[in-house]
Amino acid sequence: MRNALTASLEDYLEAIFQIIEEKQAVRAKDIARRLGVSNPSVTGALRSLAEKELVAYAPYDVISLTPRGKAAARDVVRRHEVLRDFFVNVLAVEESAADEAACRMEHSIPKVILERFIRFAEFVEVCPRGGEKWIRDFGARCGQGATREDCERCIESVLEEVRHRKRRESRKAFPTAKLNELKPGQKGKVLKVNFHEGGGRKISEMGVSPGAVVEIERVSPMGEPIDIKVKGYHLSLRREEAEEVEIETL
Amino acid sequence: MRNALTASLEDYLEAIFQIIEEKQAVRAKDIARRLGVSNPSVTGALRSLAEKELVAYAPYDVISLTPRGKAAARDVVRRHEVLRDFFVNVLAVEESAADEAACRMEHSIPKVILERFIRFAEFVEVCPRGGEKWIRDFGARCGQGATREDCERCIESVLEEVRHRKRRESRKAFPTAKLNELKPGQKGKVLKVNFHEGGGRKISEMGVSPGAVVEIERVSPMGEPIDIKVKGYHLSLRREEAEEVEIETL
DNA sequence: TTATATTTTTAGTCATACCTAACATTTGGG
DNA sequence: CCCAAATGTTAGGTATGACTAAAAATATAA
Repeated sequence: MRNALTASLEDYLEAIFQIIEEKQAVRAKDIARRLGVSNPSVTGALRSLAEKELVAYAPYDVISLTPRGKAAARDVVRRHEVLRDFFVNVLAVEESAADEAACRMEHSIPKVILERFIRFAEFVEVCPRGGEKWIRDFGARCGQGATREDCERCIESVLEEVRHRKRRESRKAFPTAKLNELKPGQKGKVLKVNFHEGGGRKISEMGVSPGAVVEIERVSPMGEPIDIKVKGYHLSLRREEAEEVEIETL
Repeated sequence: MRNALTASLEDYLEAIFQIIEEKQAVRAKDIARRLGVSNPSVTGALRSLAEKELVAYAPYDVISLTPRGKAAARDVVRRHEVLRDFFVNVLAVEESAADEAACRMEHSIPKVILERFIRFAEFVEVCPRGGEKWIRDFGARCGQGATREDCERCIESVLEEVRHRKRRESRKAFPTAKLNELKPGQKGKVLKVNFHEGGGRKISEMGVSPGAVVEIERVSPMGEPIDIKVKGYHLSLRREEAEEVEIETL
């Protein structure tokens, strides 16, 4: 496959992508500083990447990502974020340690495993037996083994949760909403995506499909676009699209 | 740190370790075949490893691991196994895919994350809200998102489990046993380690401490030694030692 | 025990990916 | 508009880790 990127080149790609997001122009120096390498190393890497048509580059010229390069970079970033989120949200690892680990592991994780990490994190959030509280439980005592009391406390909390859910269900099935009605930071599970005019099709392909867990990241002042995260991807939706997505809030 | 082993050298070390376990003598050819490299590459790697005093090696001589080399190899193997077990037991990944992924990721996983994987797998097994059934639930529908019915079924099963546990508890707290009374394949949680004559100390250091989950791998015909797995380590205990470990069976 | 086959090593290449030192280009202040 | 300072590139070196081809050592079979 032509896509035989080395770990090193992936790092360069990721750095370029992130610098573009932060400022406008990408300078070799910025890349060098971010990756902790010398300037000539950057030049060399840029040449390799240009050869593979992932960056547009000519000596002394501005640096930019080609469409293919941007896609490859996004893929690296996604791997990084999925790993980091899993470590933080599921394994209760401290933020900076999680980020560092993700940095090291992002190059070697196969697709199958990555998708499973995402699925599992969703499962934990969505399943009545999991949930945030459960993970916090894990976090609280991940230093030492569980004691008898922990177990009892745990059972109590499940019972309580189940009762709570039963009550909610008897009243009004699930609290549902349209995706565009959620506030930043809120999470929800996709129940249904109505698509009439070709638009719905696309967002399904990006991961917004029934069962998926979405998180609202940012809503622009005008209520559009709406930035969300789903399955490790960052998406930006028009209100028009968001209105067609039915959500069960978590 | 002097322990700056490259991924490649770790692979060689691991291969040597495994070949030693399988047959008596390690030959360069076996290593080459297992790793899919040429013979001269093996010679080169052996020289590197000998320089670092991890293998005892001289041209045309027999190959063996030094104590430090054996420890390093065991560490690599442990990382591999912890990853593979996590992928299979928690993420419900298919055996061979899990193994392949572990092979690739074993070199880049930091210690913190590794220990968390172990802890989390234990947590899932031990916690009343997790358990094998829960993981099977995840495995069964990891292809698609959870449906309403899944959730309801899930709640039922928690309730049932909780009732079951309550009943057990009211009768007789927990079913306990000595470690030496368990059969191969059985798992349990360590409740207590009694140590009088210096022996108990050592096994605690190896990971057999309250809260840890142990699994019996093999019991020799004479009832001794008892091979167990705990926290990703493989240990071999004398009956004398196993008798001092109190277990809650799972 | 000698001849052949197998295994292992040496020698020499190549590619990646880093480095330092020196040269080239661009940019901004006077 | 010209000259430093900053930035970027080339040239040349090192280490790793793989390879092929050929030589050396060991093992095996007649």
